[in-house]
Amino acid sequence: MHIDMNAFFASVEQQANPELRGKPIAVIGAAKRTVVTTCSYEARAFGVRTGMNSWEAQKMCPQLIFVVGNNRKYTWTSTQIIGIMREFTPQVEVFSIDEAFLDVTGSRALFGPPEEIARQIKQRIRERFGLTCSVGVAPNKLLAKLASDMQKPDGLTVIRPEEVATVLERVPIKDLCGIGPKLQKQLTTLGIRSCGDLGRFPVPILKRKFGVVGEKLHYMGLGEDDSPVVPEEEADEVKTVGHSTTLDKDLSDRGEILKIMLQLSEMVGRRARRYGVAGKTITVTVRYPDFTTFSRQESRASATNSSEEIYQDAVRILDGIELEQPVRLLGVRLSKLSQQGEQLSLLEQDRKKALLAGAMDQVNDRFGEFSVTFGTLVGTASGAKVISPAWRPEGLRNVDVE
DNA sequence: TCTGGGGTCCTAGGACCC
DNA sequence: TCTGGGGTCCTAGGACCC
Repeated sequence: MHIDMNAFFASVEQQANPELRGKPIAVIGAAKRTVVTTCSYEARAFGVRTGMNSWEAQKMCPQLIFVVGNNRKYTWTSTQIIGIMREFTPQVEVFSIDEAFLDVTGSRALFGPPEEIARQIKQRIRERFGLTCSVGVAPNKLLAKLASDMQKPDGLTVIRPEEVATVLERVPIKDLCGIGPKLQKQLTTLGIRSCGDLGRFPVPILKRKFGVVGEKLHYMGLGEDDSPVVPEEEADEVKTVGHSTTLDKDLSDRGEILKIMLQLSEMVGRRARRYGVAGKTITVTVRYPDFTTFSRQESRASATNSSEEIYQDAVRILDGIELEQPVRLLGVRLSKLSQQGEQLSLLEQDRKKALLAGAMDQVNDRFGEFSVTFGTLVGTASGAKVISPAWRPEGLRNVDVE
């Protein structure tokens, strides 16, 4: 079963404020250069879409109401909704803040057939939060996700095993999760338009053209998918931790750029410490005003999650880059992560640093991001960032929502 | 008055080792 | 007296997801 909340952020806002109900609204970020994160169905009727910048959206729909997103509200609601799902099965894979897969194979004896379970979940979510969702029920995740997309909003679509081939025959390949614009274009060139076409297409040619993805594409075309529903306890550890930000204005001044770098390094370090991980590779991402985007990374001898060390490395990487244009976006990412623990140095200096970082983290957890920070960052407005539905609840806890 | 931010996975080329 | 072949790791970029 795949459950997809309908226009999640926008619907939460409309529930919280009755004035917004039945009206075209768009949830955006607080930053200057922001985009539409989610919009209500009323706004979609005007052509407003996720990813549009505010004036584009306003042009499509002059009476559009902009609402600055409130991360805490969405995280809280999401956690509650996941709780409802867990009343029916522990096998819940949280795919994003507004989507989840459920394996209800073992729940039938207790709760009845999957459609019945879907109805009950929908009803509870509606009763408790006034929110609707679209549910897909199918033999596997690929098809359940496809099915949940077929009826919006407030849908319930079942694809039974015996219907798979018939249903897929006419489904365009771009509707499959995993086939984006580029793959769609390349496949179309081969004369492949529907999943039916894809399933019939000679596998050797797919393999030659797309490598390992080719074989997977074949099975996707047939509607076959054996990937399991993975509940959080069984999920892999996080592999990278990063933050990036589009600056209010393009920057050329090294000092100003470094200030942002320190801020990003601190956010990355904090999150790594919270996760209990440390990383060996630091990556700096730069975007120019013309949208050229590139990254440079360096690996260090020992893993770190110290904001200062991340910052020092990031600065060294940045100094190795000959900037050709002002900077539009900056990013800092930590990867090659390992679970922190015994490998932590016990040298007195490091211990002191770790204690200080821990104390700062506690204050910031309690009073909000950057309540306590490095001297150079005092007075730097952090500003609420746009938040994406893709942010998982555990990641969302780390976002400043003041 | 242009175009967010968080991830995962895959590929390709080069360094390095045996 | 003219250049193997296997492997791993690292870096950079890109597709894709929300």
